[in-house]
Amino acid sequence: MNVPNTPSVTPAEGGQKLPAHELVYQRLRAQILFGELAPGQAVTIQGLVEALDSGMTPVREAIRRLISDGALVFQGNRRVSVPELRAEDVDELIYARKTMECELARRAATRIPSASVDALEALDLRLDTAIANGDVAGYLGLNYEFHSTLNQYADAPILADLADRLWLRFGPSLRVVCGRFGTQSFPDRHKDILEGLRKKDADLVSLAMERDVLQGMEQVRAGLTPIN
Amino acid sequence: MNVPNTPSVTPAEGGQKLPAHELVYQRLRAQILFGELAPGQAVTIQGLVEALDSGMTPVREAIRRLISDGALVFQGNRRVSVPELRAEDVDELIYARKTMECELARRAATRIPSASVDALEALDLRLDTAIANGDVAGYLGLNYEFHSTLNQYADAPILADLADRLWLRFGPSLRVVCGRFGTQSFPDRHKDILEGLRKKDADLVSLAMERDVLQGMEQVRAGLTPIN
DNA sequence: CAGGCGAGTTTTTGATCATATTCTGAGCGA
DNA sequence: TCGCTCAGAATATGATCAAAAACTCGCCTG
Repeated sequence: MNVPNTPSVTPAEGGQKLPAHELVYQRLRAQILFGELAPGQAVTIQGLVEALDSGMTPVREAIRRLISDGALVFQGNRRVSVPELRAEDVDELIYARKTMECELARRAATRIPSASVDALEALDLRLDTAIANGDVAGYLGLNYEFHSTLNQYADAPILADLADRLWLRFGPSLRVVCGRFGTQSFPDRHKDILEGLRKKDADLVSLAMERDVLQGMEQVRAGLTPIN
Repeated sequence: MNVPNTPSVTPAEGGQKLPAHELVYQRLRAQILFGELAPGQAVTIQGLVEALDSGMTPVREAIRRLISDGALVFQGNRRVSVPELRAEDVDELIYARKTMECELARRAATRIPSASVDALEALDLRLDTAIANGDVAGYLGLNYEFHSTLNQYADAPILADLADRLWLRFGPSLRVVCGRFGTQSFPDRHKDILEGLRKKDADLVSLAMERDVLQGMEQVRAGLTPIN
């Protein structure tokens, strides 16, 4: 079994190499990111144990990580739930996303190979299709993938990882908006980003990213639960 | 926690309602932040169970959170250890800290009340004392407190929290530097920051912060294990 | 007499622990 | 040097205890 001194790259085997808590984390993360959980919804350990057919310990650890990410909130009591954003939270998120993602995009502009810009553009075309079809899940997934991929090309993994995790905080709320108003109302701001990347114009990319962030978060704000 | 048969060994629990995993997390976090753990040092669950006199589950959860924070690293096997920074990690951290902390400082410049600047200055005086006395633990704690407090005044808790957690990644390495070269070599850059805060000059504060970050991280870089 | 309020009880859920199982790495012998 | 075995540590399960929410039911009030 043990091949000596062979730093073999495991060829992407989808087996159970991952520990259970990692699997639970990734599944829960995807559910939150793509809006399968509603804002305000209670998240119980035992409910997840049954839903994911896992043990209690892996679920606990996954929940702790997600709380640390801000993807779930600890309700003071022992209750955990999906966050319900308020107006000031959206302001916060706009500020944080602008600070990090604009800087990352600026940096990516000078580093991304043109072939990768092509790949991003292909991704964006699929995104357009999803929007045209009203495919909410596809829209959410591709939109995240577009930004996440772009962040990777900044060649700054620490900051890119932090920026990625920010998306967990508004995934559920964004899904609510899409479900309520559909995807038609999203003009695609990614074209400007792609143009800036091609020109290797960092300022242009940063500006386009700022507008994209603002537009996305204003959508979230528009879908906030009207405070009673 | 153990009410029955609790000998006098029990550490003064003054109305502590925090759950065990939270306590373990905070203790571990402090140990990492202030360099009580050495870079590269192995962190075992059972070791912490004995050291902190806690159960296994709380220790597991605390370790998971710290891994998520980047304060500990998962070695691919089941091993966990304190990170050993490499040159490129320091570059990463410089970039991430500059992006976040400069922006936070800029924002704090327009929002911090002057009374709070006084408090920060008092803090900085204690910091000078610690440096003069070669008090490494005091230096690390007060330096962190200075920056963390300043970040709070940006009134942007999400970004400030992310910036704070970045410090966990270089706490152990910074401690090594201090232990090796002492604290004498740290000219205090905080005075410029304080001056900018008084003038409410965001550009000045941002520039001073950038220099402070650079200086601190160059210290870390200088103390990297000379593997090469 | 109907409706609401609240104390006490039930039940759900979280926190912790003890334990079984699995995996890793090292030591040992051929 | 290679393969096997073993000790030890991590992973994961289920049980147990405690706490909080939900529910019940009787009482009080309008």
